[in-house]
Order: sequence, then C-alpha cells, then structure tokens
Amino acid sequence: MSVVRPEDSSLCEPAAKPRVRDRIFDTACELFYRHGIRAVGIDAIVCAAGTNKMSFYRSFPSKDELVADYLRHKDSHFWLWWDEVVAPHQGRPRQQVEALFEAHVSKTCSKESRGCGLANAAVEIVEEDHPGRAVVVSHKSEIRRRFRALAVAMMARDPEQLGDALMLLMEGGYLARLTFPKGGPVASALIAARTLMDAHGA
Amino acid sequence: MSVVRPEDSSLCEPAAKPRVRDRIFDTACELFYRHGIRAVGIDAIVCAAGTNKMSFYRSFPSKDELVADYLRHKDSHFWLWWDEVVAPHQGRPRQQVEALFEAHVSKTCSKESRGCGLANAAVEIVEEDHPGRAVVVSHKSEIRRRFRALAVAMMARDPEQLGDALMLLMEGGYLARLTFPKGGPVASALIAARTLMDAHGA
DNA sequence: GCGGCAAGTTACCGGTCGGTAACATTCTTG
DNA sequence: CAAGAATGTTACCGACCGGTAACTTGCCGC
Repeated sequence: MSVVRPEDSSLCEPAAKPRVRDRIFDTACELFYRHGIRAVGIDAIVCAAGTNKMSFYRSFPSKDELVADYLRHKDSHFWLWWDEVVAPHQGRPRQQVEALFEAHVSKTCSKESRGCGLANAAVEIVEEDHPGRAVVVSHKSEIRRRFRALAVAMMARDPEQLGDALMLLMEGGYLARLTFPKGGPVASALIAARTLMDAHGA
Repeated sequence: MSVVRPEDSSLCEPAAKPRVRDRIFDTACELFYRHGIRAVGIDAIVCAAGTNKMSFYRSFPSKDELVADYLRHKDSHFWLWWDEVVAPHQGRPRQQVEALFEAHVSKTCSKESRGCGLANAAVEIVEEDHPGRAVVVSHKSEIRRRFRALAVAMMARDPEQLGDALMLLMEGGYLARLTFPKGGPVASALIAARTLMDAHGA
C-alpha cells in the first residue's frame, strides 16, 4: 500500500523551467495518472517538479482543487482527441464511431496507458462534495450523450440502447487495461462495436 | 480528499460480537467496498468494529494482507454468485449468459452497489508486488476465460471475440455505476449481450 | 477456583499527510 | 541599477498513517 515517495520520481530537476505553476501542474498530472490520486502526495509532486511546497500553495488553493484541475485538463484533452478522430468522417456517424473505437483500442493498448484518468478518479473519489466529482460526472454524461447522438444520427433502430452499449464497450476497455498487460479484451472492442451497429441497422 | 474518520462510522459498537477477527474482517470488507481501500485506515476499521488496533494486529499481519483477504473474499463470493445464476440453465450456454447479464444488471443497479470491488482495487492498487494485485489479476483472467468458454459452448462464430466483448460489456457496467446514480447505461447491458450473441449465431 | 487464553487499554514509534509563517534569494522588467 | 515580483528555504503545525510493547481485564473450560 506504499505511496509515491518524494525521492523516487526519476530525477528531481527537469531541464526546462517555465513558470513553476506549469511545471507543478504537468508533474501532478503525470503522477496522478500513473499512480492514482490518493497515492500521490504534495511532497512527491513538488519534489518531482523540482520545487517546494510553498511554491505549490502559492499557485493552488489545495490539493483537492489541483485534482479538480487535473480532471478538467483530462476532460478537455479527451474532447480534443474525440473531435480530431471524428472530424475526417463528418456526416458519416457510423464511420465516426468506427474511427473512435479504432483510436480507442490503439490508445488503450499502448503500454503507457493506465486507462481513463477520469474513470479512475470515479473509483478513488467517493466524497460527493469533492470538487473533482462534478468534473467526472459531467464528463461521463457527455460521453453518453454523444454516443447516443451518434446512434441517432446513424438511424439506429434503438439509438439509446445502442449508444449506451457502445459506451459500455469503451468503459469496459478502460477497466480491462488495468489488469491485462497491453489491454487484453480491449482488442475486441472495435469489432464488437461494428457488430452492434450492424445489428441496429446502422 | 478526506478519509473515513474513525468517529463517523455510524455506531462504534455493533450488537453481535462473535470472534473479534470476524467482526474486524466484516467491517473492513464493508468499508473497503463503500469508501475504497486507500480511504480506509486501520483506526477507522477497528473503531467501526468496536475494538482496537492491537486486536487487529493479533489477527492480521498487515493492512496489505487484510486487503488481499478482502479481495479473496470478494472473489469467492463472485463465483458463488456466478455458479448460482448459471446453474438453472445447465447445458444451455446462451441462456446462462442471459441469466448472468440479467442478474448483473439488477445487482449493479441497486443503490448499495459501488460496482466491482475487485475492479475498483485494480484502480487503487498500482504496486506490482502488492499481495492484492495477484488476486485481482487472476479474478479478471478467470472472468475472461469463462466468458470465452461460454462463447465456445454456444458455438459462436468467433468465440474469443464474443467472449471478450461480453466481458467488456460487464466491466463497463461496473465503471458506469460509479458515476451514474442507479447505473445509467448498465441497463442496456442485457440487450447488448443478446444482440452480440445473435450476431455470432449463438 | 484456577489456569490459560482472548480481548481490551494505554502509550508509544517514526513517518507522512495537507497546509502555513517568516524570511532569503533570484529573476525580470522598467 | 533598482524595484518588485516570482521563487526558494527552513521550520513548523496538528492530524493521521501503519505498526508495536507491556500490561490488564474478562471469560472459558477443567
């Protein structure tokens, strides 16, 4: 149950040093994603960022708020990724979903992947009033909304059902990634998505 | 990022008092499942169990080992559940999977559910040498194996593909449960499973 | 009643947690 | 160069972390 120790984060003085706040934030994002939120303390973050605790508390009001920022960052990057993957197939929702799943599989199977940071946060953050909870909830709600919208656009027989099923496939992949090296069942996600869409006449 | 405080666990002296070890273990299981593993300290457990830290360390070698026991307990209960659900449809793998998903949906949608304790542990426990990791990995591997075996038994066109897809659906449901009150997309899992099996000619 | 054991009590250990005060240094910019 | 902002340093806070020692109390069967 050990936590990330302040000393062990590779090297404690990264070459570039733009504004401390950014260094701290980038470091925190990586550590939170790789080791989990609860496992990473302020000391570990500031040490890995080559700075000190005071500099941290001059830039962030609290750890919880930093966590919320981390999740907002993950959220916006996710939608950047989504829009980028979807863009080449404008107006062809079926191809958009296929592209999404293809990208999802290759992304999730890469060895650096630790699944979805926001999904992981859903596990770690239980307190209803944690500033990060709202970010997670709205993120996952938007995923559901978009999958359902895509299912509508491709004129599926039961779009809500199809949209939710596609979401389950994707989320399941995130979870599977955490136990299977290289992803395991994740590899089947694209074909499964195709099969579901076929069955819905889309 | 608050943790479960030793004081706030409803009442600190449960009526029945069979052997302390059991009281501690049951309490720990519930707290771990409800609040997460890292969020629950030894103090919180022993207080909620109406005992003290020394009694804990007389029964368990360490917290990590308790966590591993908790996961083993979840694992064996899961297979008890699985076998029970599957039993009435011996020899009819298609019906067995349907029964599994029906039970999975109703279980996961219940308001006490916090998804799959073992999947949650996969998120929280990152250390490769934690005694709980092996339990999680073997649990998820066995799920995959069984789904694939069921797909073979129902003579699916591509049994490995179908088995993995079914697993993704189920795992996705566990994750969705954590952000959507009452489960959200989980409700679509059964129909999605049926659709996939139909498409595989099973 | 007495021995033995299970359980409770109290105090303690070093270490880490998130967070802060006061002060010294360096960097940037006018 | 000087002023002011940004950053670093050190020490500290109370609380909690997982874990332990020494001793006392309660309960059981013989």
